Amino acid sequence: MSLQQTLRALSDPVRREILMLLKEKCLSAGEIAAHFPISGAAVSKHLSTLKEADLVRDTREGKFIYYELNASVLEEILLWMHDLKGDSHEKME
Amino acid sequence: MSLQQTLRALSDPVRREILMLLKEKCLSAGEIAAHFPISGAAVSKHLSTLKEADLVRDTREGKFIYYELNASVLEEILLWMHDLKGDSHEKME
DNA sequence: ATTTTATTTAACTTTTCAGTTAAATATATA
DNA sequence: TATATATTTAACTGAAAAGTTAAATAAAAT
Repeated sequence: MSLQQTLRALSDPVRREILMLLKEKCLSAGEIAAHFPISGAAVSKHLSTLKEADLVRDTREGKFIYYELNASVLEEILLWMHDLKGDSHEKME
Repeated sequence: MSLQQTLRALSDPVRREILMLLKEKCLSAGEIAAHFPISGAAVSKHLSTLKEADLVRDTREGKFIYYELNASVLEEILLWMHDLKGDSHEKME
């Protein structure tokens, strides 16, 4: 899952909002879709974009598919930003 | 300069590469353009996108326009990512 | 003043992307 | 087994984005 995929996934406001929804607890595709004024199919596509970027994981539970946040991928962005700023790998400041 | 603008600006590989070029020192539009296989006009548009996101600043010097990195905007992304991870404003770890 | 050099802006084309509706898939339930 | 529910996939549409070439702007040099 490349930096490219991650940043592209984050560049859409709906996808960012989805991640924020998942911050607290896992939600089914339907529950997520209910938060947006767009079709379920559109939300499903956003979810698959997030999944390809490994920003979310999904697990089927009967009829439902639950999505959970995987924030660990953000580390890659952090590293890239640090690199841009010129610091090598500092932990402090 | 919104988070939206910043993330959209960063979602393009050419624009990220431009920022990396500016990491060391300021460069003129022409010097930047020379690094890419696309037209100068295309690079110029990328530069204006970066400028609108306040990720770079430009200053004219005679015939040349020099671009410099402004990494401070990245702080906003950092805050957003921290928010997503659930921590409020921690400085350590 | 004219020409050359650096850069941007305009007009246009092509590709990418977010949305739509309808059909397909998967599971649960009557 | 048939039907209802949850979700995704397919086919398509419209808008945004990234590229092109050509014209415009700005400063420097002849």
